[in-house]
Amino acid sequence: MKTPANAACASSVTAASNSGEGVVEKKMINSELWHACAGPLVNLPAAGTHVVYFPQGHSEQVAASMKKDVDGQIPNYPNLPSKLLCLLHNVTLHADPETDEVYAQMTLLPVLSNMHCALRVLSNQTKLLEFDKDALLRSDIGLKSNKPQTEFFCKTLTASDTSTHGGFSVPRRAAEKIFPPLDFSMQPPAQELVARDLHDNVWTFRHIYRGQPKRHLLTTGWSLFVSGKRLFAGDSVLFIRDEKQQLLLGIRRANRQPTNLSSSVLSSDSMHIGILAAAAHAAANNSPFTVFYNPRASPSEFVVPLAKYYKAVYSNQISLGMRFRMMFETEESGTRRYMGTITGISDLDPVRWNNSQWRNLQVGWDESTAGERRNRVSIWEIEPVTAPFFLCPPPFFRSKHPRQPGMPGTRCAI
Amino acid sequence: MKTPANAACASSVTAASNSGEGVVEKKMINSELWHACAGPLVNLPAAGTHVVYFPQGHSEQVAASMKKDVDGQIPNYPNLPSKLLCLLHNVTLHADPETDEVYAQMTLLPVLSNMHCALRVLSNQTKLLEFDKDALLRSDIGLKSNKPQTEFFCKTLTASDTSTHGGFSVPRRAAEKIFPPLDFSMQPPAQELVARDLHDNVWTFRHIYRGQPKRHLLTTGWSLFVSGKRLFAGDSVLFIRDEKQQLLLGIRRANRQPTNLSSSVLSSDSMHIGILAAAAHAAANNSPFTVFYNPRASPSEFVVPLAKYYKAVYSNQISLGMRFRMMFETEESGTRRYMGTITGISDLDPVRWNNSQWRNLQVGWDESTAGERRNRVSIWEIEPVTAPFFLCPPPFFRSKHPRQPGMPGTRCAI
DNA sequence: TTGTAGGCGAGTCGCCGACAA
DNA sequence: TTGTCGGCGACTCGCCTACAA
Repeated sequence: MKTPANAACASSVTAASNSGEGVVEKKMINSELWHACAGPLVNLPAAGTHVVYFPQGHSEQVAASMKKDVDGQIPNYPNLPSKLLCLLHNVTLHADPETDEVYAQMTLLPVLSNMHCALRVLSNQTKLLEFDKDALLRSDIGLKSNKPQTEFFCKTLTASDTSTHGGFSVPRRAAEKIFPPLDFSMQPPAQELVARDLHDNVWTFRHIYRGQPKRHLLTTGWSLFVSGKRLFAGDSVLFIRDEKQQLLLGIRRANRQPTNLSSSVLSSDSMHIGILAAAAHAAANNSPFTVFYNPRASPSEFVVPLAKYYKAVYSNQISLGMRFRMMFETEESGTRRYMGTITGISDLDPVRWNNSQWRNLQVGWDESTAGERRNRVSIWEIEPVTAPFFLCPPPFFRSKHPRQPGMPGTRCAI
Repeated sequence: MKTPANAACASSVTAASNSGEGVVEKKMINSELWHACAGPLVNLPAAGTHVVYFPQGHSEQVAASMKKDVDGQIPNYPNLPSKLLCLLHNVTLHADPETDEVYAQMTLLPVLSNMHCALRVLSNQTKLLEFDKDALLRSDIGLKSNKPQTEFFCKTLTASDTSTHGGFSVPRRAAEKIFPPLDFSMQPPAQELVARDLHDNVWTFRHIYRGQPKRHLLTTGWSLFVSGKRLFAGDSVLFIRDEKQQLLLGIRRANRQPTNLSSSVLSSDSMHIGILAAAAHAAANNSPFTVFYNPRASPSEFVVPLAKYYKAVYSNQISLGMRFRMMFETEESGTRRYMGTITGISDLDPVRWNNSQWRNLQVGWDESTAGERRNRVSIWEIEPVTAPFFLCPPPFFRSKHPRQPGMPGTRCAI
């Protein structure tokens, strides 16, 4: 196998019994690192739980990663409802070996043949079938529950960081929080850092504390990392330290146009039809089907935990003019809430996906300056601000975990 | 847009009215260059003609480009026959902007609702529906007909060609045939070459004739090309000169494992189902559908000109033990024929694709040394050697164009 | 606290024949 | 005829500090 010359990059997982060429080695992706790369808002449902699958949202993700709108030629699948109640049989984390893009593979098993009706019944609270309604309401929605908020930092690369002229300037706090402490009796203090990426490749850097004024720098090894990962100014790099005190690092690319070309393999239409047909076939036969969820390709969370969906539909009384808050990701991988108002309730695609609830809320945002926020959201994405009773934030959505310091979220404006 | 530093690469097609970001600029791919990159055996059917589409072969191509076998979970589409007679509405040439992989986009319009029956009738010669049987038989199969065999050369890159230590050693014949003549009064004779690739990017090279003994070399600019295209020893580069005396260049990568990762967008199953469902939907509605044909990803020519198909089925009396010849591509982009024997006739997949004719001939080859030739072919791929009448080659398949010099094909062994 | 730039050394790139296959 | 190598410039890479934002 040919690889570009890259001396500092070596796989630490050596296939003990590499029996044949066709065998794709199964690597276990580090979950913490995967989530760090995916961002603070991404929360995968757990295997073994029930989820609601939205083919419409799935189709949206494919359209986004191909940068091509559905052109309306996609046929209807009369037997495919707009949502499918499924048992999430399996979740596997992946990362593209070329781009390091993170994605998850989920195996879904439809549990009822006519889910559209079932879910309507469910949302009307008349009957919950085999599910325990109270249990669903009691259950933790699990915001951040599987992210023990390990030591973590993320920096957007500057022009200097990515130029061939020098190394990487480490933010002071980051170096002190994440890196092993330097021996300050040395002149200058320096050490060798060893970090692994999502593919378990090892990258080594010289970490040195020098300059006037003093600062932390990564020098030797850094440029190999930049060229190896094809990083540019605006992309981000992140370091975390896992429970074994091992250093892990990942990247997040700036929003560039979908790299996924126009796909020379399959036509856009075939892809969209494939999604629908695969789901329809699985639903008709009660057989499992597989989807890929690509959290950074589009904000299309098309596999929603049943508890989250049900709580939102059960609890939130939606009305025109209603105020709500919603989480967004900040530049430096934090979260903050923005306030908005519901300006309309309508199907996104009334013809093909009637009454689907997928992004059926039209919204306006208080701070228009930030500009590019979505003008359509789904009910389970928002936290209603119930007027006139002032709940901030609603106890329902209060996370069990301490709020990020410095986050302006605790101040609520009406 | 970010691009790796690559000074010698610049697009010459400037969008005259680049109205907006989402607009994908339509570039006209040079047909000669595309065919040179695709190889001597690739011959696309012409737009406006009738073709036979094999969903089974299409599925095979997808499996090959994903390096994953169909796992048998793909449902049957009872309404989708194993072959579909279509009008080829449109053919567009493309090249992957990242890898330069060539592929063709075809829009197919099914012309009969129950093609399986129709084609069976057709092959039984009882009725030809609206087609003129004699016209089909008379028509030129068109081997190489759209390739006016322009000045062309192709070289597999050596370790020296791709190392950073030096430039590119140009085969003497190639330089004399393709490049503009040097001014040999100079000491040493040298010139600047300008060549365009499939994307109309301009590459410039210093072409110099020096050394002892004298030889043609490309020096300055060459290493940028190698790194820009990510070429390695074993890959090939080819130059052609078009009718306007302009120099064009392309690449052909060595057979490496399918770069198309495991596709983080769509599951393998969804892709296969998508192919079938798209074709089935198009056939049921008499609406067009789109396929991508990727000639170098797999030898799966799943869109066959009707005339070619019909001639093969009508003319070739297939029997066990029958001798035949078949064209293969040689290392240096030439062609040669290999002899073989039919050892079996059976469906490749009797369950899902019964009686499909797709690669239903099991074959053995005379020269087993070359090893990795396919053990299953379709009837329209072979030239029968009718015994005891010795035809060499059968006049039926004799190309109108002069055979390549130095090709050993005219000598026939029984 | 940290982004950028000038200064410079060491190392690679890349142009040149020689030589042999 | 052409693939590889030793020789050797020249130039980029990359480590350092200075200086400002």
